Amino acid sequence: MGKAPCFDKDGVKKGAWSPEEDAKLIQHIKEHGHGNWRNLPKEAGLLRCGKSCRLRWINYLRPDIKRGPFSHEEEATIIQLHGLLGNKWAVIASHVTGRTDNEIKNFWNTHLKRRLLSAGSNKQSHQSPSCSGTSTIKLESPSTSTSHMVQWESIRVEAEVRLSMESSQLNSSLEDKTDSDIFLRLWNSRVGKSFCSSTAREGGVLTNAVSETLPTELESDSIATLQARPTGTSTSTDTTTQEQDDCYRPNVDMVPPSDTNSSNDFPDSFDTALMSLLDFPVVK
DNA sequence: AATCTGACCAACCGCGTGCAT
DNA sequence: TATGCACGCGGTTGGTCAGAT
Repeated sequence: MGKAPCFDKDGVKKGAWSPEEDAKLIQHIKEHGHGNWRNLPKEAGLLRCGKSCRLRWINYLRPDIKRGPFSHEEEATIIQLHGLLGNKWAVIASHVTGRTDNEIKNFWNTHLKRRLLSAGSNKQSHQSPSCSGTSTIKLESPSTSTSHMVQWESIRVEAEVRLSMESSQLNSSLEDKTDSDIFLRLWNSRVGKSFCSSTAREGGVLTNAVSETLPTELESDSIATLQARPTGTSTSTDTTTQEQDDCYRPNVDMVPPSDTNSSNDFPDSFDTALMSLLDFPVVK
């Protein structure tokens, strides 16, 4: 698959990579590291531009790349993070072990986005969505889901604005955090509060939406991690220091999702909001 | 069997950012 | 401060494949 090989006017090869080229690149990086990408093709004996080499390595040849279909946990993580971060594929990829930004972007565009859209249109035509074997996403009424999408987008924009305004204040305390963690912190702080309060002002859209749209039964352990815990009435034994906000104050340290379920340990408000957008059933 | 069509995904392109000079 | 370079990111393209007609 991929594009057929061709050469541009500078004699730089373009298009699909051959196994021989892959082997050369891997061998060179194993021995010397990638160093300067621009110089690498010459040093490795490749008729490629450095950019192409870098992309090939990052998206395909890197030894820690995980191939194969996305797991439901990975899907859930991507949906969650995309809802929070938007098209920040690199940041999302950093929380999905072994997946590249390109792969996640493709997966989103070809699978998840379409699934979301089709799920919405299914609802619009009053078809009862069925979960016959494959993972599907149900939304509440299109108008409600659209409303939530707008809310999500506005919150994300707000987060970005606040980030720029507050970055100097946060720098000292967040020096060791990644960009995505900063987003999460913002989300979990004023932005989260703002979101919660705004939804409360609007008549508890989220809470109502969740109560109206939550499945009547949990379909798996995985989805249980996505389900909204009772907002403000958490009986969880591991969240003993919840602040007295409407919004849950979580452990903000995100960890890669591969080994544990903690990737789904988003704040209650986040889970609640997410579940207002998505009922994300995971196949048993 | 031939053709059409849509899905998939590797790869390319353009732009923004950070850093060195 | 201004400039150029290298890199990374996100959007887009286009080749291949599989299913439908």
